[in-house]
Amino acid sequence: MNLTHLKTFVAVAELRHFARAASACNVSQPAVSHQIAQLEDSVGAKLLNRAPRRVSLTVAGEVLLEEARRILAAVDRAHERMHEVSSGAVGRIRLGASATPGLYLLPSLLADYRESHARFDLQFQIGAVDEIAERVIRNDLDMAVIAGRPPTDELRMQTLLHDELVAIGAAGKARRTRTRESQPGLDAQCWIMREAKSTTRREVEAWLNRHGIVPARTMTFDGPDAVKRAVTAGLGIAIVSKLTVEEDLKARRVVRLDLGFPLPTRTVYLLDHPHKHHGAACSAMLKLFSATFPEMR
Amino acid sequence: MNLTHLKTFVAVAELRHFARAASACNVSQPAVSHQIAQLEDSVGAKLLNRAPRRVSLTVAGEVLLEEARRILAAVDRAHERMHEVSSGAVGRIRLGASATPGLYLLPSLLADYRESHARFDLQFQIGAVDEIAERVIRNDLDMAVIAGRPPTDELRMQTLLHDELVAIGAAGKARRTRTRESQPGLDAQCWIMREAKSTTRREVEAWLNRHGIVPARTMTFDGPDAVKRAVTAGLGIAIVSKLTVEEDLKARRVVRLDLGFPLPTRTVYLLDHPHKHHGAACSAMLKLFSATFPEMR
DNA sequence: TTCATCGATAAGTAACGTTTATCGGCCTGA
DNA sequence: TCAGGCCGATAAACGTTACTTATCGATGAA
Repeated sequence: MNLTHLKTFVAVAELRHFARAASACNVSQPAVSHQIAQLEDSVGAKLLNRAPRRVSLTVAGEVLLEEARRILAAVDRAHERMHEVSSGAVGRIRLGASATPGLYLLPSLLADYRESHARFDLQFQIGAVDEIAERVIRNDLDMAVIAGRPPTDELRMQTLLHDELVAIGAAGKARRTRTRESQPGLDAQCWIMREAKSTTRREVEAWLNRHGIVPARTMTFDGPDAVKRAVTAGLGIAIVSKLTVEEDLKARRVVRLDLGFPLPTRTVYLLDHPHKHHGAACSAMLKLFSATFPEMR
Repeated sequence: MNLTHLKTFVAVAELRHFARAASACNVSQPAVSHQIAQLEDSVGAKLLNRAPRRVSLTVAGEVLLEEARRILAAVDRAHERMHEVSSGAVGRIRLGASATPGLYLLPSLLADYRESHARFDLQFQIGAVDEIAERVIRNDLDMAVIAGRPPTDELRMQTLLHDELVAIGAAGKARRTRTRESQPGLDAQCWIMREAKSTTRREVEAWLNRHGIVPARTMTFDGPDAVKRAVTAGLGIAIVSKLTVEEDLKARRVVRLDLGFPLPTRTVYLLDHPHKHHGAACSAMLKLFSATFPEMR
C-alpha cells in the first residue's frame, strides 16, 4: 500500500468510475485498474463491486476510504507545514549564551529580533560555557554567544566584538580611582570572583597568577550581577567585563580601578555547528548579528 | 513523498545513523541516502544535519518527523482495520425487506443472527418492494427479502420459501368459515386492502380481476398488521399472506374463509447484487438463510 | 599516521508503473 | 435484434524508479 494506491482509490470511490478517476489522476484507465487490483491484494479484501455501469464500495472499501482520507489529509498537512517551514513563514531558533553576553549584550538584540520576526519561536537560555557549547554540538541549541574561547574546536566561531576586562571597586572608596595599587595592596584586597565555571573567573585567575598576585581573601558570587552588587556594597574589588559595568560606571555606582598591570581583553564569539543547515529563523538571527557587529563582517 | 521515504526518514531520525537505519529497513546504506535526498528534495528543505559521526535533525526535520509519525500511525491503523474487516472480526450487513417477510419472517431469524454474530453491525429496514430493490441495486443495502417477484431483473434472486395467500374474516362471523361464498356475496363484501405499492395488494387485485370479482367497497390499510386489525374489527374480509396470520388463526382472532377459488401462492425471495463481494457479515447471513430455508439449498 | 567509520556517489540491474492496443461484457437505441 | 458505445480487464512494450555492489572522501580514534 502506498500513497498512489490510496489517491487512486479515493478518486475511484468518489467518482464511482474507473475511467473518470483515471483522468482525474492524469493516468490511463488501465493504470487505475492496476492500482486498485494491487491495493485489493495488499489489504486482502475486495474494495469495489464492479457491477456493469455501476461501481460501488464493499464494506472493506468503505472502511478503507475513511482511513485513506485520513492518511491523505495527514500527508497534505505535512506538506503544508513543510512549506511553512521552508518558506520561512514559521521557524524556531534556540539560542544559548554564557552569563556576560546573555545578560548584557543580547537582551536588546533579542528584543529587536522578536519585534521584526514575531512569527518565529525564539528560545533563549543562559548557562555555563561548557554546557552551552555541548548543547550546540548536540544540536540542542542552534547557536550560542559566549565570551572567550570555547572548550572545543568542533564548532564554528565567529567574532562578534572584543571585550575588555576592567577592575572595579566601590564608589565610596573613590580615592583609589586612577591610582596605581601596589602589589601588596592588591594581595590584601578582598577579591570578588565569579563562580568556578565562569570564563571570566578563569581569565581573572590567569591574570592574577601571571602577575604573582595571591589574594588574601576571595569571595565567590554567581553571575556578574551578584559580583557587582558585592563590589557596590564594599565587600571588595573585582575584575569584570566592561560590558557588564558600563552603565554602573556612568552612574558612579562603581568606580574603575587602575591596578598597574594591563588587563586582558577577550573576544565574544558566536558559536554554531559547521555542518548545520540553518532554517529561516536562524538565518535571520545570523543576519541580525552580522548587521549589529561589524567585526563579524 | 511516499511512505517508503517517510519510513526511512523516521528510522534515520530515531537511530540518528544512516547505516543502522538501512539495516533496520532491510536495505543498503546507499538506498537510505538516496531516499533521504529525495525526501529533502520533495519537501524543499534539508531535514538532517550530517555532521561527522553525528546526524541530527533540522527544524524542518523535526516538524516532518512529527508529521511522518502521524502519517505512518494512520497507515498502521488502516492496515489494522482492514485486517479486522477481512478476517471477519468486524462487519456490517444492511438488510432490507418488504413488509410481510420483514414483520413475520425475519425478526426471529435476525435475533438468532444477532446472538451468534454480536460483533457485526446489523442494520435492518422495511420498505416498499420497489424502493428496497432499488437500494440493493445502488448498494445502499446488501440484500433484501421480499415476497413476490421484484420489479427488476438486475438482482440475483434466491427462493427462500413458498407462501400461500389466505382469505380471512372476523372471528365473530364464524358461520362463514369453510363455507363457499357465492360470487355476488364476494362482490358485496368490504375488501380490506394493503397500500397501493404492496405486492400483496397487486396479487390480490390480479386474483379478483381474474375471477371477475368487483368489490363494491374497499378500504386500504398500511401494512399487514393494520389489515388484520381491520378484519378483526369486522370491517371486512381480506386476502393476506398466510405467514402473517398463522398465530391469529390458531388463536381464533380471525377465521379462514373459503372463497371458492384457489388463492395464489407466491415465492419469498432473497435478493442480492450479482456482482457484489460479500463481507463476513453478509456471508454469515447467507449461511443462516440457507440453513433456515431448505428451499434455498 | 594508520585504520575504522560513515555518508555520498557511480554504475549496473531488477522491479515497478504506465502506456497503447485490445478484449469481453453489457446496456442502449434505431 | 443487432450495431454501436461504454466500461473495466488484460497483454505486451516501454520508461522510470529504486535497489544493489563497489568505491570515494572526509573524519575521528588508536
